[in-house]
Amino acid sequence: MNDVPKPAFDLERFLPYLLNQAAEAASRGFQDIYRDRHAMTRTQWRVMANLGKFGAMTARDICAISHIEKTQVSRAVAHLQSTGMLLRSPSAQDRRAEILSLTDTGLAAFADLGQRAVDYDRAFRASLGSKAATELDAVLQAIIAMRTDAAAGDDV
Amino acid sequence: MNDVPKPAFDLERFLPYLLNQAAEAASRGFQDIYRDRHAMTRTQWRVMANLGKFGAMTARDICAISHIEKTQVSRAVAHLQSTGMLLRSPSAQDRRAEILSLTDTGLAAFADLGQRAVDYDRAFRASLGSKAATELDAVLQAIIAMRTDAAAGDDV
DNA sequence: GAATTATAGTTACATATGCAACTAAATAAA
DNA sequence: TTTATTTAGTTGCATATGTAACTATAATTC
Repeated sequence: MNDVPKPAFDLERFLPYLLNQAAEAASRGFQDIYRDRHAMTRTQWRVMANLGKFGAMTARDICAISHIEKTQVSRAVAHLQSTGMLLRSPSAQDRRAEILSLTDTGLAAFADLGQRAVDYDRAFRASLGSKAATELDAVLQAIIAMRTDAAAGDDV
Repeated sequence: MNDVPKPAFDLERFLPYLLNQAAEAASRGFQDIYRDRHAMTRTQWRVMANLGKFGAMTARDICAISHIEKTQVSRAVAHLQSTGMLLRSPSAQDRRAEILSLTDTGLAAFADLGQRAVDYDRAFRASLGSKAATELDAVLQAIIAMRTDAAAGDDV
């Protein structure tokens, strides 16, 4: 009666699932590095990476740049401060805000992890093949851009 | 003195980060669906998806197929049972194990979500372009296979 | 400039997660 | 058999996360 094939759902072909599995696989190895060497979580590492790259800024700026939620940033900052990697100093313009920066210890950790991240990424891309890696970059950017579109306005 | 360029680390070009951002973006929309329509978490949805696709099996089988940790499977199963979507029955061969299956309610939820997942995936691929989507499949499979290789032996 | 509204950041609570320790049953070894 | 070792699954604990509520300050409106 009904010849139209009804496509069965298959988790193994569901892109959100595949993306999650791949992301987890890709992250796992590097996660071991920042966890074992500097006792950091992923959010802490990301906050550090942004401060390391862009220099001192407020928590709000980190939220805008990284898309990490302010609660997570707040806790990551508190932890990085407690381990002596981050310094808070009052903002002259806004007494609610604080300027966040990496201490010498934090900068050293960032230098260490930054270099390892570059190595890790290079090896990762090599194992995929440079052409595939380049294509992957483009598609991932497109996917991430969808998110940005949907939530239009929350970006810088 | 030193002409060799030392590549600076840039989070925005770090594949594990990009994969995570993309995975989160891709998952977000569908997450809303299973959460709002059936009050389920991602792990519960995945357990259901495997039972829906492969039929009744033990928690151990689900772990092997899905790579979800046994703790998470245990808790997801308990929750699905408590909401009447899943049935446990003793295994004849092994009194430690239980055969898990979806109830009519569970099957109905799976039918609903499975169809919506197919639609979601189709729309997602369409917005990427079918060629890019196909390439993406291949690369993601390759990345996931790395994980499998590294943890060689934990698979079926 | 007083009252309202918006913003920076923190805290509380409820839930989710990973890991290790545990229970019970099955298998292997002795 | 009796003992030792695996295995299926659960639970406890410590930590992580999301959402909403909260505090303090800034900006806006009247």
